[in-house]
Amino acid sequence: MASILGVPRSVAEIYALLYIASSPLDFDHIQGRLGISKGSVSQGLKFLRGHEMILSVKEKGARRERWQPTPSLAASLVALLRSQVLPALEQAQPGLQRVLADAQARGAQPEVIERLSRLNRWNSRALELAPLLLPPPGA
Amino acid sequence: MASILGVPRSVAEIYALLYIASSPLDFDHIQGRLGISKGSVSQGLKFLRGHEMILSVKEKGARRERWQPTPSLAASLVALLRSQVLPALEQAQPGLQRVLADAQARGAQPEVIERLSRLNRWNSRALELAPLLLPPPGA
DNA sequence: CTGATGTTTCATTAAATTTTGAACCTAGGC
DNA sequence: GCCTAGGTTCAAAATTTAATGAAACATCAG
Repeated sequence: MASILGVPRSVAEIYALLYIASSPLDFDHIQGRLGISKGSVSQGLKFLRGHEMILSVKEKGARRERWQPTPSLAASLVALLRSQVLPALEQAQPGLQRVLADAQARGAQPEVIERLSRLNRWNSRALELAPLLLPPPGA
Repeated sequence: MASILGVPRSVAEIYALLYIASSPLDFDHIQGRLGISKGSVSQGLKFLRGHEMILSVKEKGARRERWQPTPSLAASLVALLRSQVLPALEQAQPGLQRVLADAQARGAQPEVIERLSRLNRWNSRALELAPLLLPPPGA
């Protein structure tokens, strides 16, 4: 499952552990349960925090932070995918346009030009739709 | 782009090359254009063939095979995703059920049980829907 | 059958990714 | 101000994944 979403095993394990847990878990508990290093736990929590997949619950008078999953798994996954797909689409845009222009310039077969145009339109549409479907933090 | 779909760079490059090309390309042409080894080209073509993303055009009296992309890019991508996601869902099923059963058995908090049930339902529904949305070869 | 072309296989090598752990911050109690 | 629990950073080590290329295989022309 982890690999499909493109996150390291350890990150997925941390999330799964928090998701399954009966209550928020602290740093040491996570490390102990998964048997991984402090560095990995820290980085994993950082990643999950960054993607708003977990929340910390600070208890009054306690030093430690305790972590639990954000309410909506669906929202978390969408945010995660968004963060991977969008940059790729943006990066692809100029290259696609160049290739299409080249093909037109050198008078390629109509079928090829049609193929490239369609791909271009897809990419553009996806970029337009993205913000609507997957609102960035604050919408 | 390649990494999102979980295919090696070389495979993606081969597909892109064929997609952009004005006509079907043969083995040597692909190797020469991308500057990769024979082994990589062979493996890449095997993968793309296996996922029905490319077709070979055999010319009469010619020994070499020449390759071109299958007509629908959309269908290709869907097939590719299907082949990655479905097995994962199937594999997840038993584990999910076990975790849920455990939680119920030990009388976990209702909130936790609700969370796990929902995940379970999602997984089941996804498995049911998959064959309808993404028909396997021959439908 | 034989030789040559075209392709596949797979053990080895190389590259990319992940994990580790020790050094380093930081905030709060004393 | 100083000490310590709690956490972060990041270079190096370990692991995983992909690419290479030599040897094996297949197919066809002669």
